[in-house]
Amino acid sequence: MSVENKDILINLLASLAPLSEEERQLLRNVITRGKYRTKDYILIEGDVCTNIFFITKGIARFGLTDDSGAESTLKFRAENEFITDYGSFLTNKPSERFIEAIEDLECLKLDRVALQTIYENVRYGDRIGRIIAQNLFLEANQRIENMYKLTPEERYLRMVNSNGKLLNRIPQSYIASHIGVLPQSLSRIKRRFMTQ
Amino acid sequence: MSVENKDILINLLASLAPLSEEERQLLRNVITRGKYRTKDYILIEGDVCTNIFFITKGIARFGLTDDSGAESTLKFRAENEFITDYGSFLTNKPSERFIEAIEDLECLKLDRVALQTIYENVRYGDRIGRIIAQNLFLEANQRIENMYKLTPEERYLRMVNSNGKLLNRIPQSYIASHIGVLPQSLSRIKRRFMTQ
DNA sequence: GTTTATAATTAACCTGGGTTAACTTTGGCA
DNA sequence: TGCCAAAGTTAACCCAGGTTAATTATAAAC
Repeated sequence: MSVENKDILINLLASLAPLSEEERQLLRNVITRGKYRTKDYILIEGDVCTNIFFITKGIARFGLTDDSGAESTLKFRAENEFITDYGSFLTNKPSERFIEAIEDLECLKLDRVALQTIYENVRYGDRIGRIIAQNLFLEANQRIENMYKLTPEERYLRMVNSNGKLLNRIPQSYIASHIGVLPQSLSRIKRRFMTQ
Repeated sequence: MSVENKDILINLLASLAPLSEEERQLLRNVITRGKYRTKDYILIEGDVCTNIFFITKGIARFGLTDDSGAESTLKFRAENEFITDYGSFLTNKPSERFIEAIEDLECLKLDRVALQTIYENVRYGDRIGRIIAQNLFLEANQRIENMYKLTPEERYLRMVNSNGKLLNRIPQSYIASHIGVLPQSLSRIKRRFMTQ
């Protein structure tokens, strides 16, 4: 993991609004790096989420646990994608979500101080922040759409059709918890397709 | 409805970041007003949502229709609250949501051009936009939490306990569609509480 | 390569909300 | 005041997914 990969993230930010060379250097200074192993939790429910993670290697799972202890997986994220509990990050309140490495992970990290530095010292910092917040809104919005308009069966089909390659790297039980059913029910759903 | 009530919205925006007197005047010029009657749709599915509405009087209902034609109510909004399909507004794509006036409505409106003007000409315009996007994210996030962690029964109880006064202004069938069941099922749920 | 824990599947039974349809209440208005 | 359409409730039946538990498959460990 070289220093250069910070530039992957910096270039992504620069695609949202202009960044000067000094501003890029400032970003290199506030971005930190992290390495985690499969099954590590990079965020645990009850802790405040203090980082926005940008994945450079591996897969992470973002989810929540309901009162009866059952887990739901809200999303999977892989290389060149962000993952964070942005709700907890923004409000500074304990997270009701967890983030688990389901493969060994390498990440770039922006913490709250880094973000504040960007908002105050980068000319278009607020614009970058606005666009990121907008994108996170759109993602949450899409999830709501998905929950209201699709059955578990349809969600499974969509998943198979869209993330084909990613699917092989993810255990069935997590896929089940992502489409909103128990592993037993996912087996039933799959069987329904085979026998017709 | 006097010009002065534009200042309610302007003051709200000024609470997010500093606004000069010239900037306030610019806002007065880009904010427009609208009046609608009960059962009017101020946004229809399939149309692009071109406005952010700020309600100064009345109640609106925000929802979607699934493939089978069943409506779900995602939220109710009343005086001094925003309502818009921010997803459609941001992407300029046809909305998959509707907004219905369930009482006579008076609104202030910001369209896409107005927002762009603010981002380009108001010193902290992007900051205001960032904070609004963040708040809309938090709201969507809360809804997801609610859907995963609560049963329809629990959602009903929460609604009764939190929006007590608003509840009397909203028909049962809309309340049912907000907690995610049919009116028949809401009747059953209410009965479960009475007989125990 | 055999053992052992873990993940995935299958089966039998249960339950909450959907579906359909009849009945009752409410509210607008003639 | 009475009529009628719309809203709300009740009831009988259905079904997808939950629950519990046994079985099979997979992968990790020795």
